[in-house]
Amino acid sequence: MILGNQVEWALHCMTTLARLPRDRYIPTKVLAEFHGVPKEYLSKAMQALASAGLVDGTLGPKGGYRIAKEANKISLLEIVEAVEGKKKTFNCQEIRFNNPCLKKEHKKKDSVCSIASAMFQADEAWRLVLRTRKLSDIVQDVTDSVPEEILKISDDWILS
Amino acid sequence: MILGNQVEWALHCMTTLARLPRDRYIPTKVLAEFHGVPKEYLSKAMQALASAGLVDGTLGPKGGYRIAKEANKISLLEIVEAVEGKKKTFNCQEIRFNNPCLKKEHKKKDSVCSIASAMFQADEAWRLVLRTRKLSDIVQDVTDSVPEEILKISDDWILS
DNA sequence: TATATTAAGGATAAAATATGTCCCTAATTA
DNA sequence: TAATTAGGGACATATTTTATCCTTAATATA
Repeated sequence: MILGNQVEWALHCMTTLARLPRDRYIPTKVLAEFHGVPKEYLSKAMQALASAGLVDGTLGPKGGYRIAKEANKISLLEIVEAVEGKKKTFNCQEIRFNNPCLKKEHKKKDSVCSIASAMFQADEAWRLVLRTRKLSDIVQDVTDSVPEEILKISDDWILS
Repeated sequence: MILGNQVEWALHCMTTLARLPRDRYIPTKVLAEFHGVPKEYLSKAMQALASAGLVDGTLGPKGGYRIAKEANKISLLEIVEAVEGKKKTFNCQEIRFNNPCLKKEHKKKDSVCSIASAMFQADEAWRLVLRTRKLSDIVQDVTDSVPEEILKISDDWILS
């Protein structure tokens, strides 16, 4: 069970956009080159972020994407779910009802079996961490840990 | 990012084996029919559980699998990892180092970027729930929630 | 001893998903 | 008018998941 690469791309692109001036649109082409990932495929992830309302895109020259909300209003979970979908990590197939000893009246689907319940708890614990962590936290971490000079030349590279 | 069905099968089979007398071996064929899953494929999951030391298998008539440890010594995480592997749910590709502004000396791989760090925290939260929950807890839940009569006829079906 | 049963595991194949590319359209800027 | 760009649809390739088949060696029992 491993997240697709698009999740990593989306998280980095969101962080990048969150660092830049809100009034500037950044084209997918630039985001792709900056992060060293295929432009066409990254474009799908950006579209997913746009349709989730996390970025907004605009057409034409000077077009591209910008952050649609403040970074402290965007959780990592929103980003992950925008790209990866909202399905739970455990897909209960209710195989307990395949028990050949059960009659129809016992196959009541109103309760969750304890195995699924435990797996859903684990899923929820994962989501809670991602829901709690905001994009602004990541931006802050980057600002604190990456040398100022590198941030500046990177921003200039993207905006030029 | 969704777990494979084998995880659900393995959890149910482990629960089943944990409920039965320790001195009896249950063949894959019986486990497969009881849970309504394909025998040959379930066999792969059972082999994974065996090689992780969670069950032990024996050959020949009266052969099959039995629990290898006490149920309170087996966590759900062990079962999940036996079948699904131990890789983390987030596979960091370090795309931050693809930044065209970076020179070689800046590409020090000794630190974890804050995005990966957050994703690993979420992964760890997921694992913690599964590590804490023991197979014996599941067995207890089943005993408490499934009517005694159904448990009895199911056990008889499996052991006969 | 002979036979049936079974785990272990290799080989293969089909199905589903992830990854990647190409191209067309409409909107927008210069 | 021309260049640029998001939005998407169609398609292609790679990888993973799911599943089946077969061989081998061990074991119980008749």
